[in-house]
Amino acid sequence: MRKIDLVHYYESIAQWMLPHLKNRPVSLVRAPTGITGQLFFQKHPESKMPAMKELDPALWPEHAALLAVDSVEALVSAAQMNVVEFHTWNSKIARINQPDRFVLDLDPGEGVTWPMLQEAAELTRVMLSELGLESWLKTSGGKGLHVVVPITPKLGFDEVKAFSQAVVKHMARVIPSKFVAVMGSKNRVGKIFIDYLRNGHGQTTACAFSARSRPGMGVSMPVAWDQLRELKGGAQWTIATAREYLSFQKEDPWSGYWKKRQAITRAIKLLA
DNA sequence: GGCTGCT
DNA sequence: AGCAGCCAACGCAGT
DNA sequence: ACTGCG
Ligand SMILES: [Mn+2]
Ligand SMILES: [Mn+2]
Repeated sequence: MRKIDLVHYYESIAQWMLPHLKNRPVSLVRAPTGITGQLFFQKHPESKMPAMKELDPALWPEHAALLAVDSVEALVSAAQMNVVEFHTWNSKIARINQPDRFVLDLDPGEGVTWPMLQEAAELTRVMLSELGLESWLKTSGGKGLHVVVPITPKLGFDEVKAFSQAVVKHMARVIPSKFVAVMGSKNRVGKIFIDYLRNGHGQTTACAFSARSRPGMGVSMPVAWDQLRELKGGAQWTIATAREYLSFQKEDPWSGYWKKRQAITRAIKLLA
């Protein structure tokens, strides 16, 4: 895959991706010698990234300024600077310490089949639904799936993260054959780790429409829940195929996500 | 890939 | 002008 | 104190 293919990909999907990047700090995964070479992670601006926005350093005291991408130009110029992946915070600049969503990142352990992951995602949706929370699904662009839960920004990162951990612990307790709540790959074999650790302050998850720096260059694609059973994998869409797929989509499968207002306060009590 | 400093 | 070397995050979880 | 992790 050539750099120009990546640049063209981001240019072509910018209209869909920019709403997901808007007003959020972003971290970058860069691949100056290609995705088979050494990658590095970048959180702070460097002198020559003209179109990218440098955020107020006060957003994260004791650290250098964070970055944001708020235009097609910034997205394309980043790709020209070998940025492959864009990872976003779960809060927006206006309420930087109050996340407006949390993510359950379904990470399959060794030996987990795709149908098992599909079933796990459906179980996650049902669990959240029983807690009164509506969620949205996207492919990760890698091996797994991301379940995203928008919330009204009110509680802090520690509380939201603790709640997300409680959800995962509950699922691992009810269905221990399928889920684990701890990260280590050791007892993850044949099971799915639901990574709640993405929900801490300053933590990030691959943004919707971000490419991934893996062979094949999958992309994170938002889908409707009723597409889950026909999905073929976490990297079903790639930088080579996403544009054509999107050209046939009439409706945003996440149209409800943008307007959703829901709180986790009741769900916290239900789980306690 | 951009920047700095050395030759 | 050309080139070599260096740089580009961070904190939590678990042991 | 140390490593693995994303
Ligand atoms: Mn994942
Ligand atoms: Mn993960």
